[in-house]
Amino acid sequence: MSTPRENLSYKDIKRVVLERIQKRIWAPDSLLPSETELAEEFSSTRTTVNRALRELAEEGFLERKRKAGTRVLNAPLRKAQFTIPQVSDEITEAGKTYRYSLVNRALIDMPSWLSAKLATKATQQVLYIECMHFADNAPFQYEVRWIMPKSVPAALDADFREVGPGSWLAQEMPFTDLEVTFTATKADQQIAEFLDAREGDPIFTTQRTTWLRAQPVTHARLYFAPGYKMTTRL
Amino acid sequence: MSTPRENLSYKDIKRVVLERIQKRIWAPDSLLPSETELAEEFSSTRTTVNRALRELAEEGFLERKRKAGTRVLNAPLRKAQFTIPQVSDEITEAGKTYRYSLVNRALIDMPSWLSAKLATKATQQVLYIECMHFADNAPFQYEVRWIMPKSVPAALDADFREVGPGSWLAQEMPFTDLEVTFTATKADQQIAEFLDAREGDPIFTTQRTTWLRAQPVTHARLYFAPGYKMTTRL
DNA sequence: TAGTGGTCTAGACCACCCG
DNA sequence: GGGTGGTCTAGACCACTAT
Repeated sequence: MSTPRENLSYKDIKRVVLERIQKRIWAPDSLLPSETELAEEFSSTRTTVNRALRELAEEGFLERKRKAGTRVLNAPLRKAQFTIPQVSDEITEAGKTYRYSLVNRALIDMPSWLSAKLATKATQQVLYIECMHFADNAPFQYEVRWIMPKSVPAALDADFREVGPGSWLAQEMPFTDLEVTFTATKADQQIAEFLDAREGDPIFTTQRTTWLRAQPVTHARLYFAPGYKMTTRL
Repeated sequence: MSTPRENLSYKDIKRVVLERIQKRIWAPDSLLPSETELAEEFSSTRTTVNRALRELAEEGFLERKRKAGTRVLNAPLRKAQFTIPQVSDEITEAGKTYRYSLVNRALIDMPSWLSAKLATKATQQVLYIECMHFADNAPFQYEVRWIMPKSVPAALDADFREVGPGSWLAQEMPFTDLEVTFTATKADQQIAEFLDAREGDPIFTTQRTTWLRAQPVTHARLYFAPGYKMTTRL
């Protein structure tokens, strides 16, 4: 005999459904009752049940198809969500003092690898920037960035001596698409010097490319000091 | 004069609102009209507008507070979502052939670093597993894993000769909490041999720990062959 | 073609919280 | 206190797709 309470919210329903999945009452690959049936069981409405199931599907527990119904995923495609932070925020939130320093700023011909990567003509110049981010005066991140003046003409007037290109762009330039890549790279002599590391040290590296409606805006390579960890919990 | 179409879906509304944010029609930190007003403008209902704004808030563009209203975030906290894949899926979806191989399986005393990490008593034994994942017969990932028999007694009866512990656990063992960490590490001699790499090569490394309601289930270290990239686009 | 989820409407009550 | 978003209800039509 179940004890059906009244006035279940969509959150309550999510919790109950998740429990049944985890207790294998609804086993992997099995089919859940239809929204209409569940609405009846919970003495709720289909709208409410729909929201609960929709969110559980977004979170990777369920697969939903019209006509086929709602199925428990066998190997839950758990999804980890990272907020893409500003370096300065990341450092400040760790309780450390943030300091920024510009290393290099130049207008250069677009490297061919970059025009290939961005699928643009190489016959233009790009704004090239190198800078450092420190946490409590220790090197935290070495940033190398290319900005497309065609997309961001205002960048040509910014000197980036006080404000990092990351925060500047976040304030000034909206973007619609973002690609992020994480790799492990080897510190070359230059990177090692900037990060107080030894040549050959493994360096956690992030690459970010952003577009504004198919038009490339910027490409950045972020080299983190040895020991950096990116963590997420869910 | 605007051209208000009829029958806008919540997706249409999301698109329009996002455009206005990106075109600075609604500038950072500014307040949007209330749901009721927007519903009127789009000749829609508050329910539909609510869903559009709610999702934009989840995606990090807006901040919503009762009474205070809906505000455009100045530095959009873009969120990247990674699906945590099964190695086998990752390889198969890249169009390559997956092969699994068990390297080592033993019942050992729990290392003290592990009991510290998991906040458990060290006076128990753990199942220790090493294995390899190949893509087209090339080393793809070297996996080292510790499984808590207290949480997963059935693991003691599995030999893991045919099925990897990752897929086995996904099938057999639900979990409620997951912590993922990404780092760059240096290949030691053992790792280098398993991954066909050279000693000292930078290795992209993932650590995963899972719990079932505060009870630790498993801890895994995944070492990827040199050149591995983790990419996400949004 | 029939059944399922996807979505919209119109209305309502409520919790929160700024002024 | 009053306005805002958060959520629920009851009903409807529609899109997709398995069979």
